[in-house]
Amino acid sequence: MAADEIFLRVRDYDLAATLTSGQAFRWEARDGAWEGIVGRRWVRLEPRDDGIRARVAEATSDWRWLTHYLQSEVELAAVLATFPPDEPLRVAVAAHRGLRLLRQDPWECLASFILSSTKQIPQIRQVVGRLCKSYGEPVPVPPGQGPAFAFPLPERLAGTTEAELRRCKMGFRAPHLLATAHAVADGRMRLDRLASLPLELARAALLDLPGVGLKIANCVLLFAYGFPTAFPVDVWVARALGRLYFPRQHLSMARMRRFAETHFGPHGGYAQQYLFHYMRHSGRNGNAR
DNA sequence: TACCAGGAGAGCG
DNA sequence: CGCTCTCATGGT
Repeated sequence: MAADEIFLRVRDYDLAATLTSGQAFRWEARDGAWEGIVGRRWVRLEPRDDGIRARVAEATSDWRWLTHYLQSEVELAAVLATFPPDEPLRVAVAAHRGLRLLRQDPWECLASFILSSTKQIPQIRQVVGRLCKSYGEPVPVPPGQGPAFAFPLPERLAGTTEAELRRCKMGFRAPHLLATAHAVADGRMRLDRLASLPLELARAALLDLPGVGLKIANCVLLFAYGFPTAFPVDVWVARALGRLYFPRQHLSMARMRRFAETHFGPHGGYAQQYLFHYMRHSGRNGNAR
């Protein structure tokens, strides 16, 4: 039976931490809930003690798209149990227990992270917002809501120009996004096929795209394809690894990556997300906002 | 003003 | 491999 709302019973799900931890860039807090777009659906998520209440604009009977996106059926305790028993990670997990990894659409994730390089999260949100408003298809919203837009399809962006994309304030990232949109729209890059490849091959395919280096490739592998050991190292994670694991030493990015690959185990990607979020919100050096 | 941001890519030793 | 520089732009 179709309904416009559902209750997802789930423990240990911190919506605020999950939706603001730099994985996805389109969620906005409103009246104690979170509003965003998943695929072509407007969604409102309301945190409850024993789960999440979700509401959509148009009634549906199939909610797998949402549980898949939220990964709400992942047993978090089993993931945390694989972490190495070191103090820094224990503290980071304790600070935001309930932080989860989402499972996002590969194209939206890839395009968003191409726009992320050397930008702060609030700015990434602004650029992505402008891109969706300019080129995304409008999606149905509940009465009284302002207009909302899906993430633009690669074909749509491939039909624009670098100058047009630059109006979204993406700067030097515009040609990278445009070229990648062409590669996906042409079929030269088949994002759907990466899911069945081994990690290294999927990563190599992503690294062929302009504007995609190791960090962004790992973000897409982790946040969209769910490769559990993909471990993005940005300035915050590098800071966390340096401060927490190698105090008063200097490690190159390459050495940090090598350490991370072997140290954090089969769910290193999850560990990375806890370290990232902890570092951005722990007073001493978490001046992020 | 100077510095920084969920970096990439090119040039160079 | 590993270092340095540039790219664009808004925030502090």
